[in-house]
Amino acid sequence: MSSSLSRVTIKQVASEAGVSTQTVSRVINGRPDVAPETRERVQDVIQRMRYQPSALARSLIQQRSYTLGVVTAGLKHTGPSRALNGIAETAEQAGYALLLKELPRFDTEDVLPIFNALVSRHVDGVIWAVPEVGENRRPFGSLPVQLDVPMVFITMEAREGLASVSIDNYEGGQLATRHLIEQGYRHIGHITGPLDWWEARQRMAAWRDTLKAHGLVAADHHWAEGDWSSASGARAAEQLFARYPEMDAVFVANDQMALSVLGASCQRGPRVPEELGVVGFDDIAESAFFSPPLTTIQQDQYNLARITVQEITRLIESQRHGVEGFRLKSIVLSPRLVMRESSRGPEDHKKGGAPASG
Amino acid sequence: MSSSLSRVTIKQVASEAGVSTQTVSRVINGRPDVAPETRERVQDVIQRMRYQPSALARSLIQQRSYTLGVVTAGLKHTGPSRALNGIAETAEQAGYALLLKELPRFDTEDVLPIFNALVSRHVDGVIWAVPEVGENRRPFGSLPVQLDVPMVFITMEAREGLASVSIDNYEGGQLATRHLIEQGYRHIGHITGPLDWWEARQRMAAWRDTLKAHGLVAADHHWAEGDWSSASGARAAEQLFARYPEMDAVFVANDQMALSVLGASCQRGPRVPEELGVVGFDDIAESAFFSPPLTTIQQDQYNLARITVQEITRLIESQRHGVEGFRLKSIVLSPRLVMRESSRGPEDHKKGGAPASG
DNA sequence: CTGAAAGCGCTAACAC
DNA sequence: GTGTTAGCGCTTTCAG
Repeated sequence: MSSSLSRVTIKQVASEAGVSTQTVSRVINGRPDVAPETRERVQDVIQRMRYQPSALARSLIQQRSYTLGVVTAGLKHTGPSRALNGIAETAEQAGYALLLKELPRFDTEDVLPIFNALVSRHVDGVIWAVPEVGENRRPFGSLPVQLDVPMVFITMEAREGLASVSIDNYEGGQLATRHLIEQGYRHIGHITGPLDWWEARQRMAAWRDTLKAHGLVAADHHWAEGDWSSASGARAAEQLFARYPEMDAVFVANDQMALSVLGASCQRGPRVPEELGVVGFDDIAESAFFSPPLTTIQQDQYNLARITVQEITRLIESQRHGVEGFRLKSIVLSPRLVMRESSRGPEDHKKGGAPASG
Repeated sequence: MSSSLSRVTIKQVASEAGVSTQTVSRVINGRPDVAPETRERVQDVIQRMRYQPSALARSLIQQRSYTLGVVTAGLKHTGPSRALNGIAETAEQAGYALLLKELPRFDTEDVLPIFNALVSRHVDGVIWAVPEVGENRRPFGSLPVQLDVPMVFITMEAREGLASVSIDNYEGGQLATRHLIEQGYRHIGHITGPLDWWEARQRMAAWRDTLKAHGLVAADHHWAEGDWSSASGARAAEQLFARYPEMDAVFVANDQMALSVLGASCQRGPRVPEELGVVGFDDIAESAFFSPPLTTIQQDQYNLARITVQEITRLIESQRHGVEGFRLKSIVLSPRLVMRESSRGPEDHKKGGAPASG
């Protein structure tokens, strides 16, 4: 193992090729003002010595790193990892490298160290891909984080002065609830996500509002709180069955929790969808293969990621060009309903309609 | 918005505090040789100006970035995202930032650009967290990638001269197959992963060998190939039911595919586990809530990530201290069986045993 | 205890 | 076309 700990520098290349470092710099940057034969000679040396320019040195002098900071939390969860997936692919295409930081908990409020770690590495922009939980957006209100690095948030309530890209969870909740109503269900319960999550609260509010708008009841014993896990879904379902016996459908705030509701139906409990309509949220890969296949609300995390990267690059360019008046937009994307077997209710049977396949 | 595009430099702090940059440097690095009152004055200025040292400049001069390059592929899949999750957490604790690159495809062989992007940013080490698929390890054999950056691979066949940390997929396949045999099943089929994946081949080889070692048959029409997706699992299951009617159990190479085998049983098809024993692989979060709950092989991706980071830091230190003789180890971890309902076979009933819960 | 000088690897701005 | 000078923000070395 040849431990050539030191990297090949532009200086070495220059002296080997018998030119100045300037000329080498011109060659590696594809500048036109180099004599063809000089260029060729330099390129030969570069190849031979396996010279690789230092992005670090470049970043330092150009005040630009072509690196984006990405902050996530709970990467093992579906949402965050799908979002990161999209960000990684899109950023790559846009010519950016990614500096990744993971928060220890979703509701971490002590974000300054994280932020500084990114800023000290001269990231050109930051994507804050942590869902809004508890008070974890507070640090961005005014005080602590104040550095002038372009920043875009994913998944949060729109706020003046902060750029964000979110999926409309309220609309998703409406879609789900309205769909169950249209399918002929009349006693619709709800299993929520953890209510310190903004997304969970949005979905729940939509459930409540939609029922009321249709003259149906959304009482306090018609919902139960889960924590996104299948286990919590099973517990919540049991609670609901006990306190809301008339329940003939349930809107579950994510697919993993919905799975346990279906699971119950397969062996014991009410049959889905005849006795119990079920709609989930997320459209995870497995949902189409649950028994019965799960109707759910699809979030296009990939598109969300794409738009986020687009926004951050836009902000970066604006800042570079000294544009002062750019607006910090809050972009909101619409989810869509994917109908499968689990919500094929009385109304649908009457009409003899067949479910669409996702 | 105050567009202070330029960052606060050590020079500015120095002049503001009326000392040399040297002294400021000593303060921020916690060196002892600074007069208490000087230190305090400097620290005040640092706070007031919100000075943040540039990690970039430091990396340049110290020839060390405290940054690890991580290469992944298919982040939307369970395995890769769980591994990344573990790497992120462990690296953070070890004081490293992460530079993330995602390959466009699992079997990408053109890895030099990726590698160079990392090296040019002076990463101290690289974790290659891409599963071994097709010939995607070829570039590391000898030629293209030759730079002296410590590197650890995840999930691959042990190779001389490369450091790796893997889970023993062959052992996992043995555990699964042997378990089904012990449960009294005698006609055990197999749904494989895509066979250009090393892991899939390992699991399959173990299935075949274990059956033979027990005097059972592993014929060519006793297995079918999937692509890890639930949809492919459903297709493979149908094929197997058709060509291997006596089949009374099946070892499925991952949980997502196993899900569709269970799904079939819930509504139509053989009942699990009475008529068909099923064992999966991975132990995804949902498995315990399938109907019936799925027996599966658990890979401790988190531990794997932990050990990987440990190895890479070990290599980095060795290289720094000029240790030449360090061995590049191939570390192999054992998976474990998590028994649930789906494999509670004839033998188990005879003994009246209850399944353990995962 | 503190400061001055040199330089990490590169590029911008100017000479020639 | 090409080289020289300066400097990005910091630390190392060596004076004092």
